Order: sequence, then structure tokens, then C-alpha cells
Amino acid sequence: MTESLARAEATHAVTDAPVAQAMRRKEHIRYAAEAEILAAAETVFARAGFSGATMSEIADAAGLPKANLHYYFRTKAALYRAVLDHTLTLWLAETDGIRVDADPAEALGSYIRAKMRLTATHRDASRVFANEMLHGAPHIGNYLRTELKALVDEKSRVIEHWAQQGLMDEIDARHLFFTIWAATQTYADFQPQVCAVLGKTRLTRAELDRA
Amino acid sequence: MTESLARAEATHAVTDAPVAQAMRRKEHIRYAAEAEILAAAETVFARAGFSGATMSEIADAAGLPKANLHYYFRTKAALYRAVLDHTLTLWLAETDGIRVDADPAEALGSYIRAKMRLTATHRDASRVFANEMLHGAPHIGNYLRTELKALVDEKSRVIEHWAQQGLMDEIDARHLFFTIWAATQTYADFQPQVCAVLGKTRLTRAELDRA
DNA sequence: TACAATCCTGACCAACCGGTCAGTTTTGGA
DNA sequence: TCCAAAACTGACCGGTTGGTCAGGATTGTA
Repeated sequence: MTESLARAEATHAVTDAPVAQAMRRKEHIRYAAEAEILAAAETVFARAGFSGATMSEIADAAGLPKANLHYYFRTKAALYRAVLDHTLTLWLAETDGIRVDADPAEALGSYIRAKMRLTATHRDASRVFANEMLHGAPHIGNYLRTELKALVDEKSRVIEHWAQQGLMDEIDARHLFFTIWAATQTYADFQPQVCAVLGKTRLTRAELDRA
Repeated sequence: MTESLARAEATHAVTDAPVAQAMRRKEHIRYAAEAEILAAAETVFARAGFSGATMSEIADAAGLPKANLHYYFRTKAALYRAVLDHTLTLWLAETDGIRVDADPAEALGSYIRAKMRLTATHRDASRVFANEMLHGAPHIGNYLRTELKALVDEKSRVIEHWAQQGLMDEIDARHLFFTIWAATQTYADFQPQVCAVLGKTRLTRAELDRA
């Protein structure tokens, strides 16, 4: 998890360095393969969960022999963690707009909209993450308690700052975050069932009003 | 599933009949054993999901040899379905207060409160159910599409009736139900993580206001 | 072209899991 | 007390799964 974060950073940050050049020539196969495996794994893990998914199934979905998966990701748990890591990296990037100099309603509304869009677009990723939390985050517990906590605390301070300046109602900021996450997650995760009984596909945007 | 519902009805309804008497004498062992197994299974399924849970694990949790589980529940899937059935029976019983002659705000508030209490008390059951829906309800799909749909439709008609009489805002009734379920579920399911980052245990009751 | 390094894969294995079964023990009514 | 039904159990089995490994194929560079 930590490795892949560091590597991703290196990839995007220093695209002009000779290191990146060498990487592009020598490791492009690895990156392409990893991306395809991650996509396949995301789908399978979303449908069957960690225990329910099998490496053979993921391999088939990726169109690769099973042994090839173990070449890029040593264990099933490592592959699973990589999927979660990829998802969290995307989600955490969306909090950029929450700054002290921004307008509270706009920034939060924008974040919620972005999060909902992201959750709707990457439904599989959302499902994998929800499933992980549902079972007590046994695979990324430490990550949640350190990096994620720091980021949530930081953004919470911003919100509390807004509240103190009278720009918005005084609420439990961290609580708000989890409500947002829960609401967006729930909409995406339970949508199949909701639609099955409702017969519609439309998503209500009433949730946005709360921000 | 259908059997157990019918049996549960018979158990609670006709406690004075000789049938019940015979049952109490001859089948009390079965009921006690089933109850213990169901409780153990609920815990294990909540932690590991359907695929992640093993019959040996459940057997150990129940303090019984594995073969004994298969004596009462033929397959793992049957045991899993029994757990879900038990949970749903409890939840659906709470909708009794939603009648045309009741006060909307009071009835709905009461239901939400009851549902939250139930979800908080039986957190494992809630987790198992949420997990089942998360993966597309592969084990109780038919049940959801028949019995549950009928009940939700019935209660939805009550809510629409309220709305037509101007007793409450006009909203999508079925949508409301899923929002309530999702919200209460989410609070229970994600509570461990929420608390891990928040450091508190208190639950906000702000959700109640929406009803 | 030579030659490492990386990539790829079929075949294989030990561990585990759900489920079976034959046989024993317990139960409760007559 | 007797005995049939119900409850219980250790030992076992076929199938699956995550993971390994030796060796072959590709790649990119000097």
C-alpha cells in the first residue's frame, strides 16, 4: 500500500526525469498489466467480497493465467489492498476544494457532488470499500487510523473554522463527513435493491440540501 | 425460510393447543439448539460474510461439533438463510405502527426510533443483512421481490394516503423507506469506523428530524 | 547479435472446506 | 422398564483454493 502510493506519486510528479523515461521504457508492461489486473480484481471483489472472490476468477476476468497474477501481486491480500489503496487515493483527492478561503456551501456541495459522481461512476470500487468497512476494515485498519484520520481531522478543522465565523451552522464536522460518506455510499451500494423494488433508476438529489 | 416463518407463526400464535404442548415436550431440544446455532452463526457471518465464514468456526462458536450443525441445518446456505429470515421477521414486525389512522410524524418517528434501536441492539444481524444486500441479495433475492415488496408497497400506500390528506409532505414513500433503512443500517454498520476516528460513542439523533 | 532482466505459464501441491455417514447416546412416551 | 425416534459425533472424502516452481518466451539495451 505504502509502496504503491510512493510509486504513484513518483509516476505523476517527475515525468520529465530520466528515471521516468527509463521507467516508461522498462516498466510499461508492468504498469499496463497491474492496471488490467486491478480493474478485474475490483469487479470480482465487488461482487463476491474478499473471501468469496478467487484468484482464478480474477485471472479469467483479466484474461491472464492465474500464475501471472501472483507474479505481480504476491498474495490475494496484497492484490485486495492494492485495490483499496487505488480507491482511497481517488477519494481523498476530492477533498482538495475544502479550504478555509472557500465558500462553505459551495465547497461542501461541490465535494458531495464530486463524491457522488465518483461513487456512481466507480460503483465497484465503492462496493469493495463498503464491504471492507462493514467487516471492521481488517485489511486496511491501520491505514484508516493514521493517514485517513489525519486528513479528516484537517478538513474538520476547516469546517469548524467556518462555523466559528458564522458562515454555517455549528455541527460536528467529523460527523458530517461520515454522514456524507454513508449517504453517498449507501446510495451506490443499495441502488440495485432500491431500483428492484421501485422500478425506477432516478436518484434523488435531496441529500445535497443538507450541506 | 418459508417453513421457519410458518413455524414461528404457529409457535407464537397457538401456544395453548395440544400441538404446541407436544412440541414443547418433544422438540424443545431442537429449538434450543437451533437458537444457539443461529446466534453463533449470526456473529460469525457478520464478521466474515457468507464465504468467509466456515462451518467449523460457527460450530466452535456454538460449542458444538461441526456435524451437529449439519444435523439442524443441512447446508451452509440454509443456515445463512435462516439467520437472514430471523432478522427480517424482527424488522418487519416493527412496521405495525404505520397505519392510516395513525399520526404520520409520530408513527414514522416511532418506526425509525424502533428500527434504530433494533439495529443498534442486534448489530451483527444488521451487518449480515447489509452484507447480503451489498452483494445483490443472491440468497434472499426472491424473498425480497415477493414478501418484502408486498409489505413495502402496503406501507407506501399508507404514506401516500397521508400525503394526499395534507398530513405530511408529498414524497416518494418507497424511497423514504430505503433512506430510513440505509441511514439506520449505515449508522450501525459504520459505527466502529466512525468511533475509531471520532473517539466518541454518542449517536446523533438528527436523522429523526427528516421524518 | 548477444545476453541479462523481466515477463509469462502449465503443472503441481498442501491445506482447507462443505458435506456425508455409520454408528452411538439420549430422550420421552407407553 | 422398554424401545423407537431424535439427537449427537468422529472419522472420512471429493473438490476447491491460494500459492509455488522450474523452465520457457520476450523485451530492451550495449
